[in-house]
Amino acid sequence: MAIERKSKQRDAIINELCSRYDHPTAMELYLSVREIIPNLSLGTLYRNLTQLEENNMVLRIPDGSNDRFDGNVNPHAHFKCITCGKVYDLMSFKNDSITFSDDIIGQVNNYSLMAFGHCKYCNKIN
Amino acid sequence: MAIERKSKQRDAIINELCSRYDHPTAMELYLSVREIIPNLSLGTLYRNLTQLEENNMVLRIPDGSNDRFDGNVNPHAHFKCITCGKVYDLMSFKNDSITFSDDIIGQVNNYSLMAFGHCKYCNKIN
DNA sequence: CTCGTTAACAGTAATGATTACTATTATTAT
DNA sequence: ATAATAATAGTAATCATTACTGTTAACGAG
Repeated sequence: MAIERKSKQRDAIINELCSRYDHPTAMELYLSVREIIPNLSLGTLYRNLTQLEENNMVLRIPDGSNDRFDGNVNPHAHFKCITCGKVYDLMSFKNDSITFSDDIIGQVNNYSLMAFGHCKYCNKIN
Repeated sequence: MAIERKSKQRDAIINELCSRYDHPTAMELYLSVREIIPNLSLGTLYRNLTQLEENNMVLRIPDGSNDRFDGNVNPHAHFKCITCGKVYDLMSFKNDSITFSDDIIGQVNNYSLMAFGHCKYCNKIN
């Protein structure tokens, strides 16, 4: 669904998301934006996150039933601490090289790589 | 939590999961195993999946609030069709080389790579 | 083999993130 | 200014997963 009109709520959501680097969950983001717009509705937050994702203005980081969100829309890898649950950037792009920071953040025990696209065998609109 | 006793239910779950390659969700797996153990409890399925994952006998493929499960515990990449929702194996390992099959399954539009481990900055037991 | 301990189970209730719904507000084109 | 309707606030509903409780069955000791 395309974005057709401006709204203070959406502006505040994007602004908050782009000014932090900790990959907040919907609820964490909600509590932050609430400090600027005290009567922000949780439904509004979710609707905007979905809409912004569809318009490539926000990146969704799948994380069970607690997805995280990132203002950096360039697809990049993440590291999740099994113990505390925090999510860090795993790779950084500088100049033309990719820097892995797994030895800085912590030991990587496991990973999950999921690619998204449209399959050939799909009988739905494709 | 360690597995201490055998159970017919757990055996049936593992057996079903290892005999198919379509990365079923908990519910899909539940319906299949039900055909063998008609009064299998959904709670039992979830408990066993978690336990089997902890004991590296089953791989959990994060997928929103509909995680998928795989009897192949060797970490490997997956491809999810945005249209139909099916999940395929993206990479296959043969001899010493990794074969990417994105051009066979479909076009990759985006990806999500999440690594798991223990971070340095974590103040919980580590 | 029988018994006792308790892991594992079936069935049901509770939880919690997300989505849907409805009446109201506010953006934007005319 | 006004009309059309996108976007919102607040609330209710949904749905996958987890927690709870009484019962069953695996298995080690006698």
